Amino acid sequence: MRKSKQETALTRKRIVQAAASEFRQHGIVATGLADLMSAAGLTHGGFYRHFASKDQLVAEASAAALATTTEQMAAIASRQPGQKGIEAAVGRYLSTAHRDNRRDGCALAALGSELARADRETRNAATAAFLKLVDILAGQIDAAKPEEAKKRAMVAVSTMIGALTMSRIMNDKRLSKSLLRNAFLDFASSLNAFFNQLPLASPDLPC
Amino acid sequence: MRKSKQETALTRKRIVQAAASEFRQHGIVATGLADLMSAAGLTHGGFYRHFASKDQLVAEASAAALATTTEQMAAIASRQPGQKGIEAAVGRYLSTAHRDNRRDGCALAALGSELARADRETRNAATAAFLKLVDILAGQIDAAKPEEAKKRAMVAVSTMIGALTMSRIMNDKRLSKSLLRNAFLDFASSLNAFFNQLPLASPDLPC
DNA sequence: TGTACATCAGTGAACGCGCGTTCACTGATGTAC
DNA sequence: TGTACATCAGTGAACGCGCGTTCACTGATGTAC
Repeated sequence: MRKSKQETALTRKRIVQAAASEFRQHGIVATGLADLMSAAGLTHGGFYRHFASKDQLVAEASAAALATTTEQMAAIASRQPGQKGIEAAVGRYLSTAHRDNRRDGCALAALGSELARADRETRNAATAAFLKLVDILAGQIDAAKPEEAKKRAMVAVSTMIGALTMSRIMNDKRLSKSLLRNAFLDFASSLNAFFNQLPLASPDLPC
Repeated sequence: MRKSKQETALTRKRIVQAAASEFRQHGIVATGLADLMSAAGLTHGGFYRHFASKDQLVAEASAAALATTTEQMAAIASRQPGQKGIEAAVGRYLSTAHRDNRRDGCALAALGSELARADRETRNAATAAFLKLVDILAGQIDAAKPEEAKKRAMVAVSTMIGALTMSRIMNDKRLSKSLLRNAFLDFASSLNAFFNQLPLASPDLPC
């Protein structure tokens, strides 16, 4: 039953993609290897021909899921120049369609609190994806101060992740939708001030 | 070995508090009943004298954890009037001390993505706590439009949850700290505009 | 108030089950001559 | 190019383990008279 090198590589990708979906749908700890191997059309015994451990798959699947999200966001943003493109990307992120499709959505929102307990490699992948999203937003603004734009974008991406997470917790669909809408409107209405003017004030610092 | 009613009630509270801490520290799915019963100084067999299922404990422990957070935030905010009190509460939430103390911190950040998969009662408790935090922020501002203040506060609390979650994912402590600081400064610098002026603009709506 | 009995909080063993991981086996693929 | 053999992807059974839950048992508490 040995498979060709080409087929083996495809099988491996299939497992990673299945894991990326299953983890986002059901959570990392709650998803068993047997579940996701059968989601990839295989039996669980073959898992260790491709990966050394579940943790290794978690890292690869998280990275793969996050790459999809950053690529989609970059594609949407680049479809229109400057502010319009950014609004389109953020609007997509904060949509009810994204909220209702955990399987294919942003892993930072779908797995956030579990990623905080994951191993070093997984957390590095998550951090890199966060910074990629920040650069997508900040990079499309010709701000006078790019450092300032980046700071603003870090906060904006945090808002997106927090709002999407909370919108999925809420049982009340109307409340959930209004949270997404408020987050988007807040972002859109302050976008100009966000990136073009206003230096950060410095009141009592935390930490 | 029967215990008095008073002692039984105390034991029950002890289990709920131990669960509230253990869940926030290690996650809901990853925490076993035997773990948290021994954290409460008991053996696992006695669990079902107090609760019908793990899910019931999850709901009660989540509500208890969230109540502690909302009470602390309300207390800090009310110590100083208006904007100053709110800044103190948000500064505390976005502190490295909070980031490094998952056990006693906000469950919306510690368990966010797991809460989105929890049962109805747990999610209702989480939603109520979110709205409580929103009211704490919005309620201490004498805005011309309280509805507008509430919308702004919903976004602010989402930012807090997202930023705290991301700060815990990051391996780089400097980056983690700067994210918390940026989120706080952004909030503080826009607090006036946030609650007192600016109606929401309406560009392309998401959803 | 004192006695007799029912209740039940907590213990520790046991239930079936699914977990991550290992392994003997199969047979097609890859490689060496 | 053809043959002989080593490799190894995938299967399915099995490993020990910890999970949530159940249960017989103990003995102090609560209750009824």
